[in-house]
Amino acid sequence: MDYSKRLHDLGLRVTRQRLAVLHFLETHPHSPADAVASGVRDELPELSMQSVYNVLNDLTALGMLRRFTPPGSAALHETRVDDNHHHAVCMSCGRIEDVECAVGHAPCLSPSESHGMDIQVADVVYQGVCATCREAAQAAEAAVRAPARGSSA
Amino acid sequence: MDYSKRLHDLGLRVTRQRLAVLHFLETHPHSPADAVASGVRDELPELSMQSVYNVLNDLTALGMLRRFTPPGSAALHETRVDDNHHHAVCMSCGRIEDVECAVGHAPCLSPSESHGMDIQVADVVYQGVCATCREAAQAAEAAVRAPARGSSA
DNA sequence: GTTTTTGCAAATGATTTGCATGGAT
DNA sequence: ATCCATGCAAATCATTTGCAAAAAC
Repeated sequence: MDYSKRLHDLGLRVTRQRLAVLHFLETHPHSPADAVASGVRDELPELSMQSVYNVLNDLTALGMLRRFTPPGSAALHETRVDDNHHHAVCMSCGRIEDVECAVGHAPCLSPSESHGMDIQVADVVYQGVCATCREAAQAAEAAVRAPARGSSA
Repeated sequence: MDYSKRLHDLGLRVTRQRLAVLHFLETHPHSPADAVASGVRDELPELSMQSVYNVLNDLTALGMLRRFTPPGSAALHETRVDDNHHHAVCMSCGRIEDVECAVGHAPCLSPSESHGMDIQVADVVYQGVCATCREAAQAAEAAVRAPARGSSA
């Protein structure tokens, strides 16, 4: 919450841009850089794209932000930095939901065979179809299959 | 193995380029597009970058290839398309290993809380440090801590 | 006052798009 | 012979880099 203090503690200067990016991401998790830019510009119109990248990169490197990249998408950012959550992306509408870690404590951090690697982070992106899209698809399919009564040509 | 047949069965024409890309990826899994291009050009010098992208995109879309994107990397491709394997990326040297699915059958396909999403695919990238890099780091650290005997300035 | 961070401009890298030729069926 | 796939060129998108001005310590 007290981002100023945390920035300070990390040895970073407390700038409007950094605070604005952090506050924006708090209310808009899973945002790509350009969305962060346009969002933050509501209150900081002069904000440059490059500063957005600077801030996102610096804060991600220091662990104040987490970044993940769904297939085919630009990198997304969020303020939740706790390890045990991942993401579910709707393949139809692109909606993204946080997913608490799969099974038990930290299952995805414990691959069965790690080839001697010391696993530190697991980046997990689930892809599927969200309820909204699934219902829409079912409705569409039903309309095709039974166009007899009610449904029109 | 019989890529010609599988291409045919999928309704795709059997071209040198497609076969060459498939064969290359069989022996060079986890390859980005540019590596595929230069690799395949050994036998097919006229191959264009765009054809590589075409082939990779088409075959990925039809399920003959799988694509995944480690953080900060270009998209990588492989011929293993079975669901239950993921990837471990060394944060130090970039080495990539296949990892059989984490716990039990298909754990990462069963998030505890899926927000109503119908999960179909889990893209899991483990990040860590491979044995080689870890040993190198330990050796380097040891050399720093005990530079007394043998080790030089 | 000094150093970091910002903002601007240009560059880079990965990937996509549009269209004419060449190759597969 | 037909239609799909390739190859070429140019375009786009996300992101990085270099440097002078502005802001934070």
